[in-house]
Amino acid sequence: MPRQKKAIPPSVIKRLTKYLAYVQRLCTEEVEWVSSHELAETLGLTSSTVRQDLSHIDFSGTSKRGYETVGLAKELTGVLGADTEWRMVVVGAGNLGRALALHEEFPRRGFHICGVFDCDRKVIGRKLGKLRVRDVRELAEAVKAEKADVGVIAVPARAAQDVADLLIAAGVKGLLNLALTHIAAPKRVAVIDSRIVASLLELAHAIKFR
Amino acid sequence: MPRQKKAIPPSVIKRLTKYLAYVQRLCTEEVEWVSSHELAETLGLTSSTVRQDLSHIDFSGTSKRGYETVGLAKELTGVLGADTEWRMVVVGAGNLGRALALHEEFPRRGFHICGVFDCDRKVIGRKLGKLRVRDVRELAEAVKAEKADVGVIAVPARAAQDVADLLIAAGVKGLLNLALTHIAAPKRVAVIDSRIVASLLELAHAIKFR
DNA sequence: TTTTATTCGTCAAAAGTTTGACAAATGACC
DNA sequence: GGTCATTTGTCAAACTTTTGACGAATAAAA
Repeated sequence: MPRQKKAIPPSVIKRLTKYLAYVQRLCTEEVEWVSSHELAETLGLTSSTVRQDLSHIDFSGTSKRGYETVGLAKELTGVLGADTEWRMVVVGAGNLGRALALHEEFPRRGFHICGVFDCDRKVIGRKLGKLRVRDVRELAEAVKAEKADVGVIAVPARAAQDVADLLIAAGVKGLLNLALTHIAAPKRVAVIDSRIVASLLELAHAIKFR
Repeated sequence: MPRQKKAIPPSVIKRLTKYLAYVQRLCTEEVEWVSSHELAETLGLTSSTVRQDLSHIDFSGTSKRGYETVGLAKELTGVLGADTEWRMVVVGAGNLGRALALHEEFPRRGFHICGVFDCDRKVIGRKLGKLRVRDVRELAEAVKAEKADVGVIAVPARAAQDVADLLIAAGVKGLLNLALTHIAAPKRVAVIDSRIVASLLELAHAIKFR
């Protein structure tokens, strides 16, 4: 099992996703080198933060040149687990769940959706690309059969914790929470929030109290 | 124009969205009081953090009782700008853009989508609920006519900055970025990220290096 | 009415994050 | 080959965020 010498702080991990996106872009443009100053300028950071961040990973820059893009992209990919194929189940086949199931960017990056579940009989059975919406009562069985690692919570807030509990009991190792609610989970299960309504509230605050 | 005495730290704003979601739920359940301990327990925080956070807003608790739910919800609603009606345009009518346009939770919370735009002729003209997908070339005009405050970026990463520049030039005050890319914007325009793929990478890291 | 237990609000210490400064490395130029 | 300009890696200071501690307030019980 791979392991960092020392855990990378969460604030750093968030920025690593940005470095990866930008460096991958440079790679497609066949740019060979990138400096901490350029990364900082592009991403709205200080170059000091960039160097400090990259010092957490096992990849060195070169004086007078910067960081070699292909190598850096590869290392970031590894640290962010994007070199692994992940298997996900989505619970909730509303607008958002369906959008996720059909989105091509996920499989392209190694995040494969192997099941979509709902509790609404009007939705169960419906086709979504190659998948078919299944009854949430089949969830536990499916997670085990498909060896799913990740559960995506795309249901209304009031159902979110119940769905989380189901997914945890079924054995997923991580949850992506798209509901406005907080999700409680044991420490062994990682939970990451990507709550669009919460982001809109942050934005509304920022606009209102400028 | 309303204004805080002192800006509330970003870390606090993030948690205020969680308090609001939970307290609104308590309100519907007709619970009258909530303590910092209960909020902390429910949301995985310390009670000290909760009290510190709530000290930033203009609302006091009562010894031996806690915080009065209805009043707290009202105050949080105001601080988070959720008592205001916001007008949003969505750029990108792919799976994600369409899901947002049809999602009922946004208008219910005061976030009204008044336009959906794309550059793909196969998609332009298509109906989405009451809206019709329009040509992105009409964007600037539409933002002004509709007095839109917020632009939502739901296009692929490579197009995201161009879309952002268009929206900023058209006069929006804030951007919700759903693309994996970083968005550059002048300080007068607020940008909040809600990048699902980035969240999946964070999750993948957390699972891999447990 | 007094005591007791609980809860808030605030403070200051602890922990975590970001920044500026500078030595060491190295490529480019003379 | 030596000098110069640039860029990394690291350190410690500055800043931000979280936590634990405790006095003040107050509802409930004695």
